[in-house]
Amino acid sequence: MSFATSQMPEPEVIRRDPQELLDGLNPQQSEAVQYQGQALLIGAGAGSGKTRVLTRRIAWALSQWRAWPSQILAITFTNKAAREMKDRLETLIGPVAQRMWVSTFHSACVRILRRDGEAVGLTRGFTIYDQADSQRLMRTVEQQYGIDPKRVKPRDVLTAISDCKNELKDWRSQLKEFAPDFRPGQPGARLGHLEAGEQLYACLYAEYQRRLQAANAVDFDDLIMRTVQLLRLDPQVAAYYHHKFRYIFVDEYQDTNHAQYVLIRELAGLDADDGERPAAVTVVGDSDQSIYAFRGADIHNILDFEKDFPEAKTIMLEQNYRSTQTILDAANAVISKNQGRRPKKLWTDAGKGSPIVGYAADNDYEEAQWVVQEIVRLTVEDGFTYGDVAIMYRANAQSRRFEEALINAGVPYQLIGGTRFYERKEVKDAIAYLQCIANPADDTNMRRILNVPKRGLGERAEGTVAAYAESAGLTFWDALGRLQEIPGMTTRLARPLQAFRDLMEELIADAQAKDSNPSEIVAAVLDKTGIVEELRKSPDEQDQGRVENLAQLQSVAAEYEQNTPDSTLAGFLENVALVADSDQLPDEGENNGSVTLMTLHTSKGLEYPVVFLVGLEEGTFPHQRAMENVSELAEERRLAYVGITRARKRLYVTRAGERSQWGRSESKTPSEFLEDIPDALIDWKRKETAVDRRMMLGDDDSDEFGGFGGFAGFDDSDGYSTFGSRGGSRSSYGSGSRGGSGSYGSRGGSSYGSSSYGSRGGSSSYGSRGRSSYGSGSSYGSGSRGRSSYGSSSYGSRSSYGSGSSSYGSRNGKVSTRRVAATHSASSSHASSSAPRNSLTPQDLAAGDLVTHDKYGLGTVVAMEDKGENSVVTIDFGDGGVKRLMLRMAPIEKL
DNA sequence: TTGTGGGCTACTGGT
DNA sequence: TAGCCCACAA
Repeated sequence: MSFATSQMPEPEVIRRDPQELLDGLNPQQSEAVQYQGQALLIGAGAGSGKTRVLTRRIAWALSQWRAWPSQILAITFTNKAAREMKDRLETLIGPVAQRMWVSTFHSACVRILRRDGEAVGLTRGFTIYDQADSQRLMRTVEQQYGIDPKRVKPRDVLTAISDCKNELKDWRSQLKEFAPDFRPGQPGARLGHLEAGEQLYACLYAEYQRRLQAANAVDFDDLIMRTVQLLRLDPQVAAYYHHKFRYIFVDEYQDTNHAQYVLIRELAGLDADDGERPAAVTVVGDSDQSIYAFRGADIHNILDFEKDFPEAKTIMLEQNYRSTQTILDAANAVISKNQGRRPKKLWTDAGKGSPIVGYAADNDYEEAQWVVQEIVRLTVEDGFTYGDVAIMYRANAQSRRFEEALINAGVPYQLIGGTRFYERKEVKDAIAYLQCIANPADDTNMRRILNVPKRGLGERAEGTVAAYAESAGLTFWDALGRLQEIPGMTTRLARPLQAFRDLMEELIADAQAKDSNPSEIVAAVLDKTGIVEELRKSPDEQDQGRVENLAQLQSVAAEYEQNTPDSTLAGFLENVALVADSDQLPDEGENNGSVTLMTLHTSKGLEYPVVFLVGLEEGTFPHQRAMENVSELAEERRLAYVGITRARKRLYVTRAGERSQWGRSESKTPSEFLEDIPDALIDWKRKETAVDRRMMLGDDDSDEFGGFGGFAGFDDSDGYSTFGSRGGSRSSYGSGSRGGSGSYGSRGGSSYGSSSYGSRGGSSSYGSRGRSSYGSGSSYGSGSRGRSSYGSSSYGSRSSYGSGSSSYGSRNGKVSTRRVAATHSASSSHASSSAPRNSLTPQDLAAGDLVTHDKYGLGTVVAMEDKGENSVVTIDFGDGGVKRLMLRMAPIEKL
């Protein structure tokens, strides 16, 4: 396209005093801001102030090198990061910051493809398929060729295709290599006889791509690959972007894949010979934080940066401004076990700080229970707020126990990730309508909504139309416009089909009239299609929550409309398609007073004063499927490193001796990462689990322990034995009583035996107070019962539970509604777990009363704060100090 | 065509 | 345990 129009001179000259931009930076940071050259790699360790350096560097380019804002392209990993960077830049340089491209890879590519995509066959309104859409399409493709989707899983095929795309291998080259005789788009062909493998995948890739093209749709990986293709194919377009972007910045460079790497090169014009000097490229990253290999990230991009980019310079930032030295020592200890990394050691001048706190629970319920109690204690006694705390786990499925425990304790929380708002069926249905309105060629979505709500159009109707469309080379939508030509069409089918077509035509016409008001289009869809009505009429209680979700979708659209000057339906859909989990997080400094729950992956780039790293067991973290493979295990280790370095002041590490999975309970041994942390750094509140002891004693029951280690002041006994043999081979238990998976010890640790399990201490220390003792989990009610009772409405991906009662929206429309009233029924099943340790009420105690505490001994009540369940009593224990204790939890008695 | 119930399989991670 | 798919009945 022409590039004369958008390269207008920019009136604002950005003036900034150099000193102002270097203020408060350490020498390495300062050098990184100022370095002027073709290519710069900033090796930014965790918490080393990288965003600060990056934004200052951009401001530096603008003010000192006279760059124009429109010449800047800054790529971040998430929309949230982009938004934050834009905000910070706006503070630094003012509103001209808006002219810069600051976005994710995917958003930038959408923008390029929307503008210039016609050269690769994409018209403006193209649809972006998410994973679910892609799977649906792949299923259709497989069925067409007589392949059983159970035998050849669409997900596996898509993974293979995704790998290809990340490597920039298009379907033609795959076909040529593995199935030269196959031609996509031959309805009669049969592939059912082929084994899953390269040949079959190549065929499916070709057909999948043909269908995407016909539907004017792309999947996530296409966004990158097709942009690269575009730049390679069309010299004019390429020249436009070479000319436009003079400064390219890439954050989280360690997580780029090959396609993204090439994209940067293409945009920078590194391999072009159009007479334009290549753009200056700055990348920021930390190879120790590379955690996305599973989706194609290639750590070599960052390791080989100096080879790849001529005259590249590397500046390392190793001073950490986030965490205490103890936390950094733990992080360094864990990551140093990885082979072949460039040695790097984070340091801080912030001092040692508190020890890391460890806790080994008997099972996942108790783990959650203990964590939540400790969180409450932190807020009551140590002055933290709920918003200071994050619980991080390896897999989303682990969140449930913590949700339950938090609800029982009445602690507000927000859950990031999990089932996303936009993946919920009803929301997806409504969006499918919108997609079809924007792009009627989108067969997958058109077929999805054909019978939503129910209009008597089943498989038969869909199949008849689809077969005709296929044979006539039409889209599904076009075929619906020629019902009378379709063979086998009966009036019985034709009538509802025609009604559907009429409905859609009405919606499309309507939408065209108000394209800049997506919220009105959403309203029309909800109203005219009858999806809301169907849900309203439903006797199923859950459906009422779904109605709320749809209402929420409408407010998301309204919000988008307000925040976007040139809002369009396509723009809204794009927003919806490209949101990331972490995009739901509140912005920096916006402490919203709830505990945050998320996966370790999502936590990247964030920090919290208090971090609980939970589920540190072999098979949980590191994940079972990563344990057999050296490189995957190395990635798990980096993930642990990421997790540890999120913590600013306090770090907790916990594990469970037993964990329920698939409704079964499995015993677990401590994670090797736990053992990598030097013992001296961890203050174990409880080190051994009942399972450990059962193993040790030879499986006879020993339920004398069970209690969790206490609340304010644990019996921090020295009597706990050390786990396994430190420093040497890890100990592992035999395959346990269940013998099932046989997974323990599979990596050659010595099997559990008396020798590797040193037991010197007494057994008496656990539960010595004997107040609360549990069996190993059996007394807890089933999780599902609890869940359904409070989950009557909806969970969003950012589900949130306030101490109040009702719902909660958010920037991206992740919603949830949870009700406190219902909560208590959930708690009843394991009420014992949060049962008070005494029967004292705020009225029982007054200043001056004498009490005894299990640990601190005799004390005098100083003050009583009546907050109902959460009442706090302040007691002076003389030499033991003055403590604020949670009344219901404190092991105290009135004298 | 829609609804129901039993059986199967899955829990990495996310743009 | 829980969601999904399929077979079967109305």
